[in-house]
Amino acid sequence: MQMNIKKIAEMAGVSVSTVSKIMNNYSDVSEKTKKRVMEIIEQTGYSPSNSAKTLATKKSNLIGVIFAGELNVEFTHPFFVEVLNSFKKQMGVLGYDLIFFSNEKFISSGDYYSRCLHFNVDGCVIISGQKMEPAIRDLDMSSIPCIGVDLELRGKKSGYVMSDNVQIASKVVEHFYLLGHRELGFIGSTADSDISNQREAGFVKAVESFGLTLNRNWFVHGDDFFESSGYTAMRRLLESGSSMPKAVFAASDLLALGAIRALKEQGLRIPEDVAIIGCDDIEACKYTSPTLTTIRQNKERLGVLAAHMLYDLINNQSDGGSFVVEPALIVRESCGSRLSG
Amino acid sequence: MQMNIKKIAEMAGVSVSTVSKIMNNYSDVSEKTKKRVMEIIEQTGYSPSNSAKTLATKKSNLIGVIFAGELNVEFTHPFFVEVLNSFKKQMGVLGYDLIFFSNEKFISSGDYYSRCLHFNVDGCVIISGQKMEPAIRDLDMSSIPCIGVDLELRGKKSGYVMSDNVQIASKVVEHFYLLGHRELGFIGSTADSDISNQREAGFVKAVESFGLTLNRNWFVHGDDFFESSGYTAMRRLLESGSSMPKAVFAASDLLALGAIRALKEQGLRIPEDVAIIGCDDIEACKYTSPTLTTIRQNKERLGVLAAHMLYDLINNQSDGGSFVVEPALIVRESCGSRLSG
DNA sequence: TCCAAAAACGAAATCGGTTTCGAAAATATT
DNA sequence: AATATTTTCGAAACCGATTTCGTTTTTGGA
Repeated sequence: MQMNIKKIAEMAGVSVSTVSKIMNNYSDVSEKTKKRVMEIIEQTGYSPSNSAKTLATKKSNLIGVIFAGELNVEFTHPFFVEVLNSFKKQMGVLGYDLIFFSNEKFISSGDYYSRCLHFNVDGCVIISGQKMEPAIRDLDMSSIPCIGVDLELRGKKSGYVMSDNVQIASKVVEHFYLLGHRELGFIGSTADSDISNQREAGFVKAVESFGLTLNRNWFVHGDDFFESSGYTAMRRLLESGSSMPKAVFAASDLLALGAIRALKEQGLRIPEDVAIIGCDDIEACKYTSPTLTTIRQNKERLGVLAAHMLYDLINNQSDGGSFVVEPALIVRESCGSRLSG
Repeated sequence: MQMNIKKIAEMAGVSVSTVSKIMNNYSDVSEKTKKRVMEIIEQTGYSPSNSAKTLATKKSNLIGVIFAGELNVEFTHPFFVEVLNSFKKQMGVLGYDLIFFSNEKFISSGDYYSRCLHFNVDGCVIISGQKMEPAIRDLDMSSIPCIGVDLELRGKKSGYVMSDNVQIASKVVEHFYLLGHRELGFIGSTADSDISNQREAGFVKAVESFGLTLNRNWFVHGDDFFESSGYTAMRRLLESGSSMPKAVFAASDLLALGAIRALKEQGLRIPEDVAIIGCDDIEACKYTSPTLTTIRQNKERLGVLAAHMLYDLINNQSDGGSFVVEPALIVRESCGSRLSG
């Protein structure tokens, strides 16, 4: 039977105040009555209504999860999904559950701030990788604690986590350089993506710092971070009539996979004709042919950091800030080796 | 500024009842005052508190999402993630948001029913692929509308969606047969998994119906549906000293991928030495080497069906039941062809 | 112009909790 | 035993909405 605090109080012969105090371990209730009431609570499996509790306390123990941007980066992108998985687990340990806002237009799409108020979330995490949009900025500037994943939030109750994209790019270029490659290309996502832009900028910087010459013809872009974008981008490069780079850095593993498909289709061999490095280190890297050399983002750590930062923000033990985590080169087959390449 | 119904009422010079009626389009309020109030609502961006609303109406517009079972089938399994993605999208269209219960032990783990009451969800979806456990049964037997994904819920307010696992197996066997294979093996998940068991049973039945002989040595099992399980299962078969099957059906694509890794490691060629068919048709099938022949489950349709069934259950327009969707053979490279094989 | 009927509005109870503050009970002090 | 102090408990206001039902206002008809 559906229980509520009043029924528990009646069954125990105490007032609702007393039951409430027991549930929230106040000190002004005797051990004797506490035990009696607890037994009844156990028997009945009573769990206080979160709505009522939220209404009274203004704390919901709920964290809002927002997939921002037009890109269909919902549960489909392996990188974000893994970060989210780690985040969820950690947030659970900290005592919070997650609520996912649906993005459907008819719900005054994009008005994230009012949706946070509507659900009274204690904080939220925004998953993006795209440029800032107005709806996000409103949230960022509000007093609701927010953590961006791959999104630079700078509000007074905000913070963010991401990998060091400049370092990602420089590790790539260094690896290519050591393997003897001098003609380097880049495949990025849309110009709306901060992440892609940062990797591109880092790539350019690294190429120059190694004294190599840049060939802008070897820079191509897709519409998102997915496989088909990598494919079409590479096709465009192939059909451009320009010469081909000997090594290509793709801003995501899926982009790399798509590029490889286009290359193979053209009869080119990986890594003999073109070497490829991806980014993220998603699971699939291990199963592809060739297996994909990539830069690993520490997804588990990103999720845990996001959770702890958010927790601290919610409990006023922090003023936000950011964590940038170290990437790591994972060498597999798609670049060959000095000897073979 | 944080708004509430009382402030809106004051600003508009009406009572809170009137504001509420407007928000819920009652007919007993004049056009004139409706317009005046609506303007203020728009200006202030007021959105009624879901907690208060839930408390008053007993409807939260929230759907609980439960990943059941010990297996770590959270956001990590590509198949479930894709079904979930489609489900979320459809549920959003129907006006619901999703809440994910954290599974952490300390929150009286597994007591899904009381957590549903706690959050006052209107319904929930249970994602599993494992055998029924007591905590799930409690929920199934309750009056809370539930839909199982790959989990046969039979309560009076429950239903489920899944693919036709017998048909999946028979399509596999038929394909193998037509390619000339007579010695067939199977890689499944743990014995706890209903799904795996159904595919195995269907496989056995199909093998027999084609008049082939069963070799139980060629049946191996992992602990879950993931890649590493497929790898260790296949290693066990390899090291068993028994002869090898010419063709293997794996109960998931990831299991198939793991098996292929073990096979390759042993110097065996796919499909020349061993043909493989997976199940699910996850994205990665397209990128592997060889690309993976598999049985496609219509994940988008499964998600949409689950959403609609749940919606009907919530609105008393249905008494549950089940939908079993048709699988489809997707031919890629991992089986070769009649001519080459 | 007057009255009946219909339309528009609002007071108040309610949902299930929390929290303050005063009263009652238990214990300690003299 | 009387009083002071400390513990324990509960009444009641409150959180922000919904909904019933009675009252007021408007409209329409004669």
